[in-house]
Amino acid sequence: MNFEEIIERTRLLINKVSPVSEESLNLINELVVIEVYEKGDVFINRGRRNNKEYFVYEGVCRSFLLSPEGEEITISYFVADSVLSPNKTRTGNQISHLNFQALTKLTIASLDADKFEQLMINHIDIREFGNMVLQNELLAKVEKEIGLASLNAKERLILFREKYHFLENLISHVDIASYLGITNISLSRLRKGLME
Amino acid sequence: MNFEEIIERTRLLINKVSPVSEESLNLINELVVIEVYEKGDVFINRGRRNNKEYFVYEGVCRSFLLSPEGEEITISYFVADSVLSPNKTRTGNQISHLNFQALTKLTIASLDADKFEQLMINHIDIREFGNMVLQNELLAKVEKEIGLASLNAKERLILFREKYHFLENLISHVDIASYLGITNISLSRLRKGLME
DNA sequence: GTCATCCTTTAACAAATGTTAATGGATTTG
DNA sequence: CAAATCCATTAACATTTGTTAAAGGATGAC
Repeated sequence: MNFEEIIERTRLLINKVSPVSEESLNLINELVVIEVYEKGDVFINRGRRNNKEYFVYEGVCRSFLLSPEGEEITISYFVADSVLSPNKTRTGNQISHLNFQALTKLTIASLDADKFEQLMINHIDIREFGNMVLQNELLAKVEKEIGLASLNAKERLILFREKYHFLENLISHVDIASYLGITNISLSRLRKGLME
Repeated sequence: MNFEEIIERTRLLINKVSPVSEESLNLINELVVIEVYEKGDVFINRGRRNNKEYFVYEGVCRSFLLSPEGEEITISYFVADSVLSPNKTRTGNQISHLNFQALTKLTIASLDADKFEQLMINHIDIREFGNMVLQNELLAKVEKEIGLASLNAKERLILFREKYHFLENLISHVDIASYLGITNISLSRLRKGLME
C-alpha cells in the first residue's frame, strides 16, 4: 500500500464520518502507520498498554472480552473503511479494557492517540470528526443494548443480518452467537427456522 | 441551594471522577444553572434539541427509550453526585437520542455544552475530567453489555443489587425489569427465588 | 374511611433458550 | 488418500423466560 493509496483510503474513511479539509487530512496522514495482521491475531490485549487510534482499511475484526465463566463474548464488529472505538473509550490510564482480534487478513492504520488528540484540540474539523466517531460508537452501543433488552434472539439475528449480512458466512458462528447473546446451538436453530 | 453549597456539591462530584484545580472548579461553577424536577418529569426528550451537560446533585433519574413495540426500555440510572452521559454521547446534531426522566425529586446542575467544551479545550484538568466521564460511561455500557450477553436474568439481578442496592425499593419494578431485559413478572419471580 | 388506582405477586400454561451428546460435513495434516 | 480436527447441525430433555389472567397490597383522592 503506497502513500497515495493510504491518503485515498483515509480520505474515503474520514469523509464517511465527517469531512475534513485537505490540510487536516494531510496532518492526519502524517500520523498513519500501517499494520497488517493475519486471521486470528489479537492485536490489542486487555490489560496491556495501548495508546493508538485505528482505522480499518481492509478486512474485519472484533472486540471481545471473557465472561466470568471464561467464555469469549464478542462486543463489536469493525469492517473495512470504519474507525475503531476511540482510544479514550476503550482504555483507562492507557490500559486496554478490551481485546481486539483480526477475523480475516487485516490492514489497519494506527495513529498515536496523544498526537491525534492534539490535532482534535487545534482543528475544529478534526474535532468534529472525532466527536462524530464517538457519537456513532455510543449510538451503536445503545442500539445493541436495546436489542438485547427488548428483542428475542430471532429478532436480533434478523437485525444482525441487516447490518452485517456478509459476516455470517465469513466468521465463526460461535463468535456471532456470543455477539447475539445466545449459544451457537440456538443460533443454528434460528438459522434453520429463518430458512423456511 | 446557595452559591456555597453549589460549589461544594460540584467539587465533591468532580473530585469523585478526576480532580481539577480550584481555578478550574470556579470556571465550571460559573456555568452552573440549577434545575429542579419532580418525580416522573421527563427533562430531556428524544428528538428535541439539547445543548447541556448535567451534574446530578440530589435524587435519581434514568435514561430510557421506546422499543419497536412501544415499551419503555431503561438504558441507565444516574444517582446523586454523578455526571449524566456527556452531551456528545447522547445527542446528534444537538438532537437528543434518549429521554431522561426524574425518578425522585431531582436537583441537577445544567451547563452549556459549548462553553464546557471550550473549558475542556483550554484546560487540561477539565479535559481529563471530561475524558474520564466518557471512559466511565463506556465502561458502564460494556459491563452492561457483557451482562446482557453472558449472564442469565438471575445473575443480572444479583449484579444490579450490588451496584444499585438502594434503588430496588425506591423505583418501579417495571423500570428495573426493562433495565435487566426481562418482564416485571420474571423480576418478581427472581426476587422470590433469591429470598430463600 | 372508602373507593379507585397503581404496582407487585402468584398461578397456569406456552414458548424460547440452554445443556449434553451424537452426527455429519468440511478442511487440514501427515 | 486417510486420519484428525474443527465447525455446524440435530436430537432429546431440562430450565428459563414470556404471556395472560387473577388476586393481594399499598397509596392517594374524595
